[in-house]
Amino acid sequence: MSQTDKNDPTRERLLDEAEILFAQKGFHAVSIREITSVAQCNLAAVNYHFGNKENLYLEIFRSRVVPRAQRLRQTFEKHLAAESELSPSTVIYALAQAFLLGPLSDKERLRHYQLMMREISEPTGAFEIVEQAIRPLFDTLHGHFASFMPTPLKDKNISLMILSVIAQVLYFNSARQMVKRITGSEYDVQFKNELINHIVAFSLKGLSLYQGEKDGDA
Amino acid sequence: MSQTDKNDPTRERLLDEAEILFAQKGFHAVSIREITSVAQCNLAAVNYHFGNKENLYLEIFRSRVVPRAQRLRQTFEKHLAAESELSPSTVIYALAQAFLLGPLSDKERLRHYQLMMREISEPTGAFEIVEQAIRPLFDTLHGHFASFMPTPLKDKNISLMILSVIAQVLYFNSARQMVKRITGSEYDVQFKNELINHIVAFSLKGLSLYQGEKDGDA
DNA sequence: GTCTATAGCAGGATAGAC
DNA sequence: GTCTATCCTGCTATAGAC
Repeated sequence: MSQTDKNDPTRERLLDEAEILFAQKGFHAVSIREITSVAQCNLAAVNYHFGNKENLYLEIFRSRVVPRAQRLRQTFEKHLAAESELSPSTVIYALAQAFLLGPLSDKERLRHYQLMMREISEPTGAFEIVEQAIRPLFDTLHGHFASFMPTPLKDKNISLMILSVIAQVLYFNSARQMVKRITGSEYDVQFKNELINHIVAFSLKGLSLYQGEKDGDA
Repeated sequence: MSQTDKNDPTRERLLDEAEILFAQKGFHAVSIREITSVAQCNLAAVNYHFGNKENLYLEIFRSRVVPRAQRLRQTFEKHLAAESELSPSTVIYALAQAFLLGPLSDKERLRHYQLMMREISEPTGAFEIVEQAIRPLFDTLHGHFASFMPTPLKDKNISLMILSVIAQVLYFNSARQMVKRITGSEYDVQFKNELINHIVAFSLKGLSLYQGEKDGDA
């Protein structure tokens, strides 16, 4: 924390480029040679700065993914604080705003969810770090939803609801090629806004969205 | 097709064991040496039977994943045919039944979704095969939902709804460790049934599930 | 802190005996 | 169709000069 920022620019470049490559291809498909080549530094730099390849991978989660998750959470809570009264609708909307439009650039967001998805669907040593990063946001959401729902509702039901929302956010970010094929849309600004509206609406009302309602936004 | 079944038992064993390993660890994290060791055959067997490692990977999708997807689709349509009248509820339920309880064993289902998830979130040469396997089911679903929804609804909205359902099915299957951590439940029979009920209910009504309704099944 | 050089090893693939 | 032996490439990691 004391000298990790702008000092040691090669160290930072290694973290940056390695993150992109790991997010795109996964840990095993990326070699130290490829990383140092893209980062335009020497082959030995990874071992000098991080000891070994795995440690570089873990350091990416510690120094990049976790802080980003914290920023996302802060954005979410700021959006919530701006609401006059809280409802499932406002919470979901604040969540989608923070997750899908939030404080990250498009590329940064893509990397972030790709890395999270990797650890979630195939846990390695970084899984613990990912869980620790997600947990606070999850607890916040749990608290909100619990206050909206009838009290006899089990905690587990609320947890599953939150997971269903998260499933969509992660899927629509990491399954881009499949989503493109199925919908025929490119991931441009307009389509991303359609996605946000969809996730919010579907999470609130599911398939009944356009049934028995006359005020759909379609 | 003529002599691929019980003939050449080592070829079959290679496909079986390689599929398990690829599903668990991904293409690059698995070596030919590991595969042939587990399949208890010679190191050269992979190259003899499949030419190279990548071809073995593709052959797993062609000869295992695609037929399985077809079986899932047939089960889904059989469930649907047993219904007297179709509604979003019956279609979703038939889908969840086929996908989560259907004709596959637990291990086979886990492998199946892990492999699908891999290609969907990080497409390689097998992506085309996966898409070709998914497309018919997708079109069937699209047709059903289109008939339920008001006609001015865009095709894209219907596609997004289907993707939201699929997102949950894939996520709850491939993110098991995270789901365990969050819910505190093991993936036993009871919890799987809870998951099916949840996915059906959430996909139908989203978070409004327990709101403004007195007949929730919680 | 950066580089070169290289050790040491694991991987994919092939040749050729059986 | 199966096996052994081997080639060769590419990898991680380290030693040591600068």
